[in-house]
Amino acid sequence: MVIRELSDVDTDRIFRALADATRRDIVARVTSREQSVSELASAYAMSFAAVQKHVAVLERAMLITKERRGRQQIVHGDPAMLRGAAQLLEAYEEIWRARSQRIEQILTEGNEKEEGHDRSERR
Amino acid sequence: MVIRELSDVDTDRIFRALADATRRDIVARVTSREQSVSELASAYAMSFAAVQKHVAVLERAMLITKERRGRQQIVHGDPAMLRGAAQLLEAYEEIWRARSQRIEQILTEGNEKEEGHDRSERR
DNA sequence: CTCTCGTATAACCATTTAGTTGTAGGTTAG
DNA sequence: CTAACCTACAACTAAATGGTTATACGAGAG
Repeated sequence: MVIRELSDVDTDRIFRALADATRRDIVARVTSREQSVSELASAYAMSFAAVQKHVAVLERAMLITKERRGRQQIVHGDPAMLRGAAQLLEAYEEIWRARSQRIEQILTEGNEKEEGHDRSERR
Repeated sequence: MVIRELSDVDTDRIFRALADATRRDIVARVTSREQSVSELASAYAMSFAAVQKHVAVLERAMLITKERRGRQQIVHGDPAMLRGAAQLLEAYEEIWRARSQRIEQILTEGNEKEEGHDRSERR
């Protein structure tokens, strides 16, 4: 559905677009209720142009779409693409999980090496 | 487990770390089989230092861990964190999906701004 | 001990990003 | 028509990114 093959470049764009709290917030907002660019802009402590750029980044990553309505541009989220992004990560996770099992198997046959170190760094 | 609250900064780091094909490949590789940094470096057409930096970015995003073994540093993926990242996107997608439904509901009850743009369900 | 290997880090460079202000164009309101 | 509004875009700046080469340092090998 809509997402078939995602190129590396597309994937880069999607992840990069999501790597900004303002943009994630924009996506959340417009998925909640479609809003014009200026409505969005008024919600953030930055210039209109900055918000407009963020919207452009999201649009380029295909995470939102714009629709011209009168003199304003209405922004709404693209659920299909969002789902696609989620699936993309799920797919990664699954591949990695499968490989982890193989590792485990290899370890249990040729082992002397302990695996369970606790990782929980945080700042 | 392991992933409870992910701050905005953490989320930024995770998405940004994944927004690079080389880094995604590194994560895939080390989840497949743990490898030293120099082993990894030999797999890419770039300098050792560049690869080492990519590894550092992934480590900072908590997507991989390093373990010193003799004079080499063994890199392996952190399945829990990867799963956490996947869940993060799933969570977004779910929120957005729920909100889409609300929109739909609102539209069907309080509408008068209906000008026939095709908003809504068909994903 | 000395040499080499694996890693880390520093200094540098080019490109991109995230923000700014300013300007221009199109659309609606009066 | 004119004024106000919404959007887009250009030009600029500061900071971050992704790469380079060179250097330093710890740990094993001989």
